[in-house]
Amino acid sequence: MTGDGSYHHGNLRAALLERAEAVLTASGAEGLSLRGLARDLGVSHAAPSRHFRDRQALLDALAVSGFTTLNARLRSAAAGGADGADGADGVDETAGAAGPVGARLAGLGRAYVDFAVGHTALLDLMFTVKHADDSSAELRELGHESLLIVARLMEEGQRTGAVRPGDPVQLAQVAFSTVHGLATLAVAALLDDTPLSEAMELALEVLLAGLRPGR
Amino acid sequence: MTGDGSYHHGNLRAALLERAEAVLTASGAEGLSLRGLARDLGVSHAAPSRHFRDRQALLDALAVSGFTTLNARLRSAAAGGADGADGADGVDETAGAAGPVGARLAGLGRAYVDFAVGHTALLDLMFTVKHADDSSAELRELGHESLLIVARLMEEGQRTGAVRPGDPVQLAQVAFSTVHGLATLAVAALLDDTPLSEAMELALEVLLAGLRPGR
DNA sequence: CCAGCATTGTAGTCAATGACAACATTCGAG
DNA sequence: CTCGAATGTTGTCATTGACTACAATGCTGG
Repeated sequence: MTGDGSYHHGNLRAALLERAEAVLTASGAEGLSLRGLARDLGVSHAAPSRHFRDRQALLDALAVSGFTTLNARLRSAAAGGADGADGADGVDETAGAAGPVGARLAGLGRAYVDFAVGHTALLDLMFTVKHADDSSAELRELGHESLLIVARLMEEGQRTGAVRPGDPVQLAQVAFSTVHGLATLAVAALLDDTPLSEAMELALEVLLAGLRPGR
Repeated sequence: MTGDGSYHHGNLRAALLERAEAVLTASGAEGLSLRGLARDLGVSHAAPSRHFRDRQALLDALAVSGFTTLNARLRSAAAGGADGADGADGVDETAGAAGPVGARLAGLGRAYVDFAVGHTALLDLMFTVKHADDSSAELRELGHESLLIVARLMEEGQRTGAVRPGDPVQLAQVAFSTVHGLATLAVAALLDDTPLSEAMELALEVLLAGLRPGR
């Protein structure tokens, strides 16, 4: 591994993905070129083709990778861990780990938005629909996993009486929509004066209120 | 402007935009090439550059156009009518009266989702953040207009007691997020078994319940 | 140990594209 | 009518994705 000048790079595929994510974050998907990556890594212009059939395959792989880390963070948040990405968030979580469903749902939402604003271009990739059919299936599967994490929390909320009855998956879709949409607004600079955290809190309050059982 | 009265060789700019939107719908933004458009319209490959500084400028113009028609539809829906063809609007109306606020908000949401699923690639463009700085300002302005349409309905709802107190703009952001997010899920094929209309109704119900005052 | 073969990387090439420059045509104003 | 500004055309260049042929590497079975 880490062969610097050797003929075989050793782990070109991983290196490509790593560099690609950096470029994606820095310059967006438009600015991502296979030849550019090859240059950055000091390999020939055709080397990437050994690992990614075409440019779209690389983008698909990035999206898959993005969903995987997103899901990991969501799982962590759903389990009650208040940590989003970095340890420093300054929010004092009085409730213990795995506290009330509402609080954990809120934590989930915050984790999602954290990820979204930290990886805007990647999130774009993840939800944009021009993926190859084969990887599209994988992406859908990973997306469903995200939703399932939320749905399980919904079920638990239903058991504890915090959430109205109904198909947990459908309720999860609603919750997911709210949070994802908010992230989109934030990234599009449409929140303006409203600090994202404030918008987030209001959204969560409205969402949780709407999810509560009626009367 | 007003080149519509006297065009020597044809109204290329408008033709480009029209064709571009068609291509965008059919093949996505990736498949949109200036030279391709030129070919389609039977002009030379450099002709488009007379009307759009570069490819991004064309995409920006498409996004602007998209927001404009979206806002028109939202206004129409907010006014309470499903059928378009409203006369001269623009003047602030003192008291809207076309059904209860909840129903009109629901109509607004449906109008949005209709537009979204009918123009997925365009919506992508509208909310993707790689626009030139100058048109970016225009796009943000148009986005704010969309939000304002919702916010006005929120204000009205607050007067009639259907909506909790609070900054109408922030409440509109929450509502917008929910609906936009749902459209995203639908386009990403993450709703699966759930018919979009059903997911929409549930989302609206949860949203409206969450927006109601009291607790 | 080593011979063959799959893997991985290289060099060369091609068509498509965006961008730009120089030139041509058409319109409109003075 | 003439001149200048739009508007469109031809020519050109660098970049890119994709493909092909070839070379170096490393692994595996005999």
